[in-house]
Amino acid sequence: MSTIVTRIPPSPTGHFHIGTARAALFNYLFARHHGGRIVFRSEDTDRTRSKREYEDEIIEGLHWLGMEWDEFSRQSENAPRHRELLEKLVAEGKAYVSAEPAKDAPERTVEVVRLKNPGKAITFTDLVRGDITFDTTELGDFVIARSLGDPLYHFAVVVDDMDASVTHVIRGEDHISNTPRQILIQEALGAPRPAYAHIPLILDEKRAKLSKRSGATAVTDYRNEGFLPEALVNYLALLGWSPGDDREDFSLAELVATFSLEGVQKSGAAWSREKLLSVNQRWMRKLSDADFLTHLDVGRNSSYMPEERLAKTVPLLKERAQTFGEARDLLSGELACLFTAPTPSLDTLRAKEPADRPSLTKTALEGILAPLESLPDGVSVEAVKDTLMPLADAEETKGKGGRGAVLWPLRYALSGQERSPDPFTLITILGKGESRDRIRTALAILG
RNA sequence: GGCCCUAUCGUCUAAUGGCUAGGACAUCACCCUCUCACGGUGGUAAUCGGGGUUCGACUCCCCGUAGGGUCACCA
Repeated sequence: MSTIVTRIPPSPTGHFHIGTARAALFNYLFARHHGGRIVFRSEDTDRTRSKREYEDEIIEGLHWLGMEWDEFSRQSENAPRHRELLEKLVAEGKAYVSAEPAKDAPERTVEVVRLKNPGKAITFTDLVRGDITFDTTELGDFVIARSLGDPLYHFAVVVDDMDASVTHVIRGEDHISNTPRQILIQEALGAPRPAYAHIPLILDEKRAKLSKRSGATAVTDYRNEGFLPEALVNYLALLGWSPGDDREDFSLAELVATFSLEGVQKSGAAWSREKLLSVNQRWMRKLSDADFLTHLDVGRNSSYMPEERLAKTVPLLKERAQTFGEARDLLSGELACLFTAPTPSLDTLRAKEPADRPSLTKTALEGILAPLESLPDGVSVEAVKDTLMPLADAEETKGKGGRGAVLWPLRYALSGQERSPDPFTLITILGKGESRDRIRTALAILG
């Protein structure tokens, strides 16, 4: 039993697409699960469209997601080998050079290399779908190279897979119809046929193949938005694959242990940002507060000082944000009041004040001051709540306005917002001194 | 259009001849509650249609229908 070898063959002609990431992931999981080898191959035979910066982006993105490989190669570096085999096929009469009008400029004549098609039916076994049969006569003598020194994708792929001893080709469903012509080239070359597994495509909301116009399709976009690589990997794996039971929480290592081609779905899977967001939030919540802060990456931002106050807001961010981008938005929006003192308005402060007790707000806030002072610094939310909640409860027994008669002005005085975390949490994060200052500011406004 | 692939809640999926068709996301209701968020509980929601095979079909076969992919001197 020979070792399993899979490949990750991205084409550096564009950004690192999530479809590329998922195909790479399935190859990675399958090989690692079986203790096999992984070959990374940059498919850069199209010299005009391939760019080194795209290749760098793809490699970096793959590493970011946690994937590694055992062998690195570039298709372009294999050019001498391609030429050698192309010449061999021509010498053997299995391919021929044909002079014909150029596709883009018919007035000019060029020479292309065509494979002599035996014109037979090709049946191959797809590990996901079973036997698939094509009649290759309609392909004719198809072009396999622009010239003897310039092979086309189909030819280069077959040669490189053969030379790398690739045993399993796991790729998108859009390659199904390419398979018979690649098998024809293999047979002309006398190359062994690898096993094929075509995985379902990722579809957009409109159930069409995911493309640039479908929204964010580059892995880098998600990275910049503040998604965790663990979340993307987890979500991508579950898109078109299932462990067979109800488990949904998978790390890369757990996927390696569990993955099997048996669980691969046959039909296309629609991309769901909603679901990704929820998976990402789950992974964000698993982070320690320190790690969370590192990912948040606002360390040197002076508007979120002091540092320990920022650290204390992490639980709030974990509860509210689904990406680190959202977390940063929260800090500069809804939670900005934790770092910048508000300027409360008189009307809003008194909004919940019962008509028959016009000075309730003022006495309530004044009543908070003494117990607040009695608290030691750095206590838990629970301790703050235990100390201050009785004041609100006492007000509730008087029946006018309930706890809100105390808690509303308190929260508003502290945050300056009608929507905010609860006052006990605010006090815990702001600290005794800052809380007292803000309450006094509110009292001054009340006159 | 030719060829190929596919078809379970809105979405991702489980159930590989025998269950009230399960879970997750989303959604709705209720609870928690000063607001927001979190959390808790419960609900709505699916086997594309028609024929077979079988004691019995989500599951197997055929025909429709629908969706997707592919038809390059791109990869």
